[in-house]
Amino acid sequence: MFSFRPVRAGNAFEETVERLLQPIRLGIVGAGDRLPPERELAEQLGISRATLRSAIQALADAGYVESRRGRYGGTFVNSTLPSASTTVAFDGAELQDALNLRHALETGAAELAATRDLPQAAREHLTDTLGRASAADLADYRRRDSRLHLAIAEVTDSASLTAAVADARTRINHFLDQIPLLEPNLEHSNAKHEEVVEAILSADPVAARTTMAEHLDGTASLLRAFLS
Amino acid sequence: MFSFRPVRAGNAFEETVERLLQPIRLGIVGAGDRLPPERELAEQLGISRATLRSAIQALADAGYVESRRGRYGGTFVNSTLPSASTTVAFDGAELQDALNLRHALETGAAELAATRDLPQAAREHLTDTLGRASAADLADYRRRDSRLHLAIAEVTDSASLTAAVADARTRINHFLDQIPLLEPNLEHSNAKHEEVVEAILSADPVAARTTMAEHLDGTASLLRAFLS
DNA sequence: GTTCAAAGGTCTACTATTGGACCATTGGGC
DNA sequence: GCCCAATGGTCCAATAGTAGACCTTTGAAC
Repeated sequence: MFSFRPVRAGNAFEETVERLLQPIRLGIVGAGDRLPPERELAEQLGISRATLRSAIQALADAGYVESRRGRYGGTFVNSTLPSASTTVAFDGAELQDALNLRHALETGAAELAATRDLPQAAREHLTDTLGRASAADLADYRRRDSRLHLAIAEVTDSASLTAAVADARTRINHFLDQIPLLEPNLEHSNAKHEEVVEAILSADPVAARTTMAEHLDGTASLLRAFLS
Repeated sequence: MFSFRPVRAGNAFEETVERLLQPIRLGIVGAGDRLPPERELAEQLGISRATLRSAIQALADAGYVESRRGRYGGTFVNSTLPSASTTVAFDGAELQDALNLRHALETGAAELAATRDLPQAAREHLTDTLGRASAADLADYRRRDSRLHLAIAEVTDSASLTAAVADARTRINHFLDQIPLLEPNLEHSNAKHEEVVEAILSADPVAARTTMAEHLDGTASLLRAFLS
């Protein structure tokens, strides 16, 4: 009749760890960046400071962050991040599901971004992030790529669409982490990225959508090829 | 830098109430339908039976459901549902955000549904649900309309896309509940519904997407007109 | 070099949630 | 008419999470 999804994906601690990890994995916060003060962050996340602290402690143990006391102290992202993820059992249906959701959200975001009359700051944000992605070497590529895809969602100025894109991307990244990154793919991606951003900046929703769709289909094929 | 969304939307009790209400509001369960047994439902929802029972009790107090003991007992949806929602403070940005997300998800779902080679059961599910929506009177319309939109997502056979569409729809329904339902709108919706389903059944992704987009834009205009 | 505001670190009492055992009711099947 | 399996109803001990007060460290400003 109706599948009742779980109310909670895990306990508060686990969910908090995931939430904190997201901007690190998506390349939104980089080496040396400081997280908001614990009291503030706990409030944003809607959890108690105690729970937040356990989560931060776990991230510190895993080598993602380091905390320093005192005024001008805080919790800082480490420069050398632990390499991700032990290989997980592969689930074809789960991959296809993640790809489907991602396709809907990201083509939708690209189209919407191209229909808006973007403020100068948004245009610069896009070209900046595009530039950084093109200039990335293999080690940095995945994070900067994520960052660019997220930037496209951000300029739609639609909070929940952006959040959904971030979540979908996080899910896809689990799969991407398990396949090799090759130079030719990277160049091809860069070309597509440029095309998409150009379409958005020149307010061409159809081109933005179709180019993004092509780009995503490319990645989807790669993933299916490597993981099937 | 990054907006950390809340880890929890409320306490387990509140979230459970919302979760249980969703299929009732979306017209997925109707008068007389029985919810799964508490032990099973608690497991599906990932919460303890005690918490589930508080939520069920709250729904019973509000008149949504009734529980009966004994074998062949259970918790049943009442035939006369309480009328929804005290008017809430209106937030234009929140409405636009909900509309944006919905647009991306539902046009994406329609397109994807039309690219799949649908099994007979799915085709029947669509035509059935379409028929019920067309036949609905004003009192039933919103629920059957929701049901149809959800059915389109369901035939994509993509669990998380379907879940996201259900959530987005639930959000939109909060707004729809605050505007009048008029006969002409209803007829126009029915026409669009038929067109969308036809496009999906004849495997025409472009038509499915664009027709769905037109339909959603119509509803969006109505909402903005009434609520601005 | 003293001060002090802002940050992380610790503790405690309270509440929510869990998990599991056990009780009570019901109606269909024998 | 009795049995009994399936269902909701109750209770309790253990754990997770919250709210808030208080302690400690730090470095910039004076």
